[in-house]
Amino acid sequence: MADSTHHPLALEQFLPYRLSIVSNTISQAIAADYESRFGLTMTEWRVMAVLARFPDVSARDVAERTAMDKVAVSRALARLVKSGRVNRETHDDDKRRSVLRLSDAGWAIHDEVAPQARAHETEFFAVLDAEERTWLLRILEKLSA
Amino acid sequence: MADSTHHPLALEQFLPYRLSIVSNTISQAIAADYESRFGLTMTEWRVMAVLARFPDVSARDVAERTAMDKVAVSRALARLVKSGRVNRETHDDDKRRSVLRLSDAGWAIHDEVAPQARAHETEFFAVLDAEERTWLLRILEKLSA
DNA sequence: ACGTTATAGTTTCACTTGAAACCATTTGCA
DNA sequence: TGCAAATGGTTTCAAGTGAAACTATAACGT
Repeated sequence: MADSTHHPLALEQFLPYRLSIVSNTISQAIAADYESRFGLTMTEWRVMAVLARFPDVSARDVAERTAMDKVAVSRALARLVKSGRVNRETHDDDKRRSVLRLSDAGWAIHDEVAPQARAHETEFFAVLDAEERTWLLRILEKLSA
Repeated sequence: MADSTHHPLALEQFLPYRLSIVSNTISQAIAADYESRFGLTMTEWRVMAVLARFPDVSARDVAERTAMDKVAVSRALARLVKSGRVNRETHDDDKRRSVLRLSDAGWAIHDEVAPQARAHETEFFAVLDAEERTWLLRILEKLSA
């Protein structure tokens, strides 16, 4: 049954596969950094990054902005609040909602991790020249739609 | 403590993040297909794809070619052998090694899934024009190195 | 006002996962 | 030859995950 009637998939040329390898390699390299230094999971870091840019949003807003599901966000927040990196209050007009923001300790971590993350980004994409980077941005834009 | 001394990370413009969103969206859309139709996980499908192209390799070889860790491969293979989709024998000259290949049932599934996967690939990247696709290939090539 | 429906968030349950420990076999080398 | 180190593969254990159920609050329609 091993003959010319089959047409095996060439995984190593399959675009979605290659994309996922590249993407995971880069994400994991960055995550390894703040995981070892601050014990932050990728989920937690993403939540913190959102709270840095958009203080006082709710957990739902965080989930929406990070494209993560609400269970993951809920658990990340539980850990972040417990470790004193995020302050959680209840919304005045809607007691279901939480109002989240980084604590001073959270900001301190953010201010260390963010530049590192940007440095990693620069480093990885340094293998591309200016023209390639422009195309990459445009391509990602299109694929996201 | 919320003032101009901070420089929040703009997640939505952060390249590694955008890359992972796009990549995961595409991979999951494809995986949803063969998961619902054949109960295959992504790991299992990748193992099958490798065995289609490279019959009689060992589990270790599969792990190397799929960039997955050996535990994941071991478990995927256990399920695939149990469900009769992969045949496993022991290597004659080295009894630690397995010799793996798709069964007839495995080939039948492969021959249905592979064209579907290719169709998905075509569909997703159809939003790109020829020039953009060329650049994407070149960029992925460089980033993989 | 009142009951139904929707929403924010948490918890539970069953399952997946990776790291480390483990077993069996083979290799390297004294 | 024989014994330590390396290798292929599986199992164990602790942690993480998503789906569905659940709690509490708010919004809506009558």
